Amino acid sequence: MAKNNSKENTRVRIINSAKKLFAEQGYQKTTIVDISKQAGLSEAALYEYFQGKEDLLLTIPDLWVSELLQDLDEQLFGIRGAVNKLRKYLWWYLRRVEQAPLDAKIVYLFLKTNANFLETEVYANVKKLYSYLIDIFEEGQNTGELKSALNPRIARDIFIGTMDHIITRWLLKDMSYSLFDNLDQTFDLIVSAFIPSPSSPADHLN
Amino acid sequence: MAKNNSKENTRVRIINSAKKLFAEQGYQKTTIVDISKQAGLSEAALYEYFQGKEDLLLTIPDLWVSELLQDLDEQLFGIRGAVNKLRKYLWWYLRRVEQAPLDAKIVYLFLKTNANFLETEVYANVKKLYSYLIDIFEEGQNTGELKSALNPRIARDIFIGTMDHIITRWLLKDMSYSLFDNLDQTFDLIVSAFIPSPSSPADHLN
DNA sequence: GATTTTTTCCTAATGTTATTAGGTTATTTG
DNA sequence: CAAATAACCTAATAACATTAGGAAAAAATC
Repeated sequence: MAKNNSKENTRVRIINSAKKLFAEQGYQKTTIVDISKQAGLSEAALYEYFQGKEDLLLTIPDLWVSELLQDLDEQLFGIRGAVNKLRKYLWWYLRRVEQAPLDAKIVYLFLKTNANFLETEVYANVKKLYSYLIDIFEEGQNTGELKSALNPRIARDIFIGTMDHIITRWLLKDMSYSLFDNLDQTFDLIVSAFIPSPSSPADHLN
Repeated sequence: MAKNNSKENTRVRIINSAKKLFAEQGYQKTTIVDISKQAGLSEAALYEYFQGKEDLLLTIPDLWVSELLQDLDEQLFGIRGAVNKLRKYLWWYLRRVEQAPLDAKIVYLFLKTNANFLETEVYANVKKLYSYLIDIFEEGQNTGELKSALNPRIARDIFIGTMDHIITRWLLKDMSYSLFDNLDQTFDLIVSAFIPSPSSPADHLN
């Protein structure tokens, strides 16, 4: 246990050092020497823990994203109605991004450009995170809360697209303002596309 | 003129070689040797034309994006109505992406991760491209075609966010399907958030 | 048309950085 | 305590980007 712990500690120390440096200076400009110095060991020692720089990059957000996935169930538990769930989803996700901007920066700015991203565990988990929305949309259709003609995949594209856009801009602008500015307005506008129009309240009976 | 031409030719040859290789293998995995070999000259000669690898990356989409900006005016000329303009904007942009996937890949996947992106000419032009939408939304509000309470910036975020999401996925999936699948449905759904709801047709009189 | 100047390009360094070899110190296990 | 293993280190090696210094080709000047 003690052995395992110290090995795990070093691993975590390396990950945190790399995370900080990648997010601060970018992937390319960060060297292995930088990372190992920050973590307090030699370059060679680092290679005992990771196969190389790229492996390090791909490993960093692993933990974060799988935590997110686990948390999502909890967060939506007990919330009634598709619109309320969508709202919770958006606020919850943005708060998680706000709380872990380094992880978010790596996922959004560096990972997507990597040729191996699609084969990553992270990618698989992000997809699961997104597919949750499909379930919410289908639920909303069944209860009549959302348009019966809504295509869930398209609705998801709009929801995720807008969300990712907001996050990416925030990260590029160095998190210099609040992610939650105007979020109410944005959410209401998106949702207005999903709910049945007032003139046809019997939409779900069609 | 002949002198200028041959120099310009070499420059273009280098750009095209780099574009192809960056898009194929990624920025990091492409070496200067690769590029210069493909372009048919020595590494050192390449440095007569570009300051280095990063300069090359930042220069590549310059021409493409400024062409886009010029073309946009032409394309929207004579189209009546905000919704029709939005529609034309979306179809036009996606076609341009489809026609120049290498440029698009570099802008969407590699440029954003670059620390100097925000200081780029490309970034300035992309912003102009996006700000066009603001004008369209305001026009639509003035004519009553769009909701009077619409926040143009938020509408833009939704429009661009969805569009970029569609494009990014297409690029990551190696352009293996048509960008225009389901586009009608997607467009109609987005627009349904922007137009006044049928029950309050006098929206613009408020 | 020969000479000078400029342009374009090349071979051969140089310097930075990722990665590996081979061995030392510390820790655990019997 | 001795043997085995883990954790780490210094010192190569190798891949690349970039630069030095100059040759060949083209253009300009006389």
